[in-house]
Amino acid sequence: MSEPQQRQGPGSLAHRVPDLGALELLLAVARLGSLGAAAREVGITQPAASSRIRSMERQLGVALVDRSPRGSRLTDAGALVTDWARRVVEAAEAFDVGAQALRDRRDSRLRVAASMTIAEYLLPGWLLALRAERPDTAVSLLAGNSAAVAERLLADEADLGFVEGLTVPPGLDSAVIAHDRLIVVTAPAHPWARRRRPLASAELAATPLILRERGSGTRQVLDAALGGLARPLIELSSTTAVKASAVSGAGPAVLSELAVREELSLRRLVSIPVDGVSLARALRAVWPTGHRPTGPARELLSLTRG
Amino acid sequence: MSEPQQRQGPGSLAHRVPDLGALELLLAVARLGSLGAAAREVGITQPAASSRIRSMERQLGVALVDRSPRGSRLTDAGALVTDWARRVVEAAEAFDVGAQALRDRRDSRLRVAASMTIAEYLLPGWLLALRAERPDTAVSLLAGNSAAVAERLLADEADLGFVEGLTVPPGLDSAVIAHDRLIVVTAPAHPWARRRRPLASAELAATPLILRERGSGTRQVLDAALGGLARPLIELSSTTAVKASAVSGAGPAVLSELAVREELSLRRLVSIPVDGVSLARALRAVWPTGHRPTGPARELLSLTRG
DNA sequence: ATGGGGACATAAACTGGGCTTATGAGCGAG
DNA sequence: CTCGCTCATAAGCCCAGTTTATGTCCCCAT
Repeated sequence: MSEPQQRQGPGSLAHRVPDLGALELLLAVARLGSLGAAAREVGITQPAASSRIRSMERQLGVALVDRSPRGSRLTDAGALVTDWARRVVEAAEAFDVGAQALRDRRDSRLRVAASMTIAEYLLPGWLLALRAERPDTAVSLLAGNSAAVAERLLADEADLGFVEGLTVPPGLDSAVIAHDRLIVVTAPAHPWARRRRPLASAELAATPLILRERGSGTRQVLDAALGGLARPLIELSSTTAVKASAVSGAGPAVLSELAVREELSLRRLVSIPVDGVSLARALRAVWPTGHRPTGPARELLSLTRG
Repeated sequence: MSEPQQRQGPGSLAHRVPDLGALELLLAVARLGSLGAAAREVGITQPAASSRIRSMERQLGVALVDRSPRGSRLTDAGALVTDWARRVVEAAEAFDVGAQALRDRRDSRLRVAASMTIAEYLLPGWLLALRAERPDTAVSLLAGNSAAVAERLLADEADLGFVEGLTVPPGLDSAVIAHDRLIVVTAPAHPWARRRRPLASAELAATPLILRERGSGTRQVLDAALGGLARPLIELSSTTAVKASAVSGAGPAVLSELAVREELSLRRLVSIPVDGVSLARALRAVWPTGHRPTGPARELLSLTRG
């Protein structure tokens, strides 16, 4: 029942992958074409950079950099490694901006309240984009369900909110910024994965499903679409738990397409088309009626439409 | 001209983001519900895990874990942080599997040759999927252009190849596994970003563009679509350089949609619709004529269709 | 030709974060 | 009431990564 374990022991991921500092250094070398210049940029000395790159090459077993007396260029393998490294660093940047927003509860210029799904999957990207344009805006983030978001906004404890769901809480104005769809997914081995015809909605309603708990946003939408009929096989309290359960083959699950994009592209899960039910839901920015967002809030709002 | 630099000094990403080992530990705590159990899983002692989580909380300024005498559960903030951490770890896994394939030139059960774009953006995901099903398959990767891929296959130095482009090299059989589209992108500030009507192909052909060098796969497709007319503003030798140049506002660029997915979703770049040119190209798996892939190669091939 | 200045490499010494072992203190179940 | 699980604390060790101080190579300008 546990995830597929790669060889453990003294060889977990952290031992096979260079640390973030080394990856950042590699990106700097790629961009600047010199170990010394890269060293200066990341704030260490040239010998430190030299040794760090060298030990990264030893660790990976691949030459990354062609040294010459007048600079360093990436090898072919180095260019590829650097591109993969860039992904890791970008994920770390998203982590960073999110964590920072979580910390700065107080004295922030922009206080955001968002539903879980949005906070998880979309907000870090938006905050990165915001930081690119307004680097000095301190942002704070509070994640909760729609009611909690509304409460914060109305108590003037947040400047801008984001919710998903069918209705807008009373007292708030809103703008639709994107659409999300719930989809039915199973492990690739599940019989449904081999169907040629879409599932009928009645069939979906009749089958026990892996679901979020009653009261969650996704469950509400599903119940509404099926007329309150969804039958739970298991009820779990986090998106992650539902995904893990579905991947391990426990049964079909219903989840936001945002949450399973990764799993779908790796074919850990497959999407099952369904006929005759509309599982779309709008993602909305919300704010207290009348108080149109201004300043940083307006800026962030404009970044989210696209 | 350099990327937007966040505050440097003693505060680069590596200082603000916990290292991979700590993130893995956090995921283990989330999954197992106990510091001690998580410690055992990642191969350290319980006090080490305790101290590591504690210092991560200090670093982030957020309580992540609720400790109790009978286990540990994530706080709300901790759940969010854990989800963001999972992204970082997944990117690191892709890095790992790619780097491993790059290293194991010799004695591999499956030797793959792939074009740069595919190796960069798609292959790590496929290799992760393959490892999930056949954990013991040693894979080696060689990245190069279509001609190099064909050469390796025909010299029996590779078992399976992946190429993008308009034609299949002679002597190879192929199967289309996906489609890719070249798209025109600019920085959001560029006048084209405000157009309401799609660009005419003649207009595209008349405008100097940021392009890959002549001979690259993407350049070939573009030249063919425009009738050999593409006018370079700058010619650069890597996708990354083209992206960086476009983001900094140097002008419009033409790139694979795979390469700019991230930039588009962060609105660092915007896509410009174009009328009357087909910039689609097929991504193909290839192998020597007659030698249908078997064993691990067949397995990998089946994972890529979808 | 010759010296200067850039690049990277090497060597030795320091530092600190993270590890282990050993122990203590809550809480629940048998 | 004691065993077994949890997590916390304390003390000591160790090594990875750092800095400072050199050395070597190559190009270019004088």
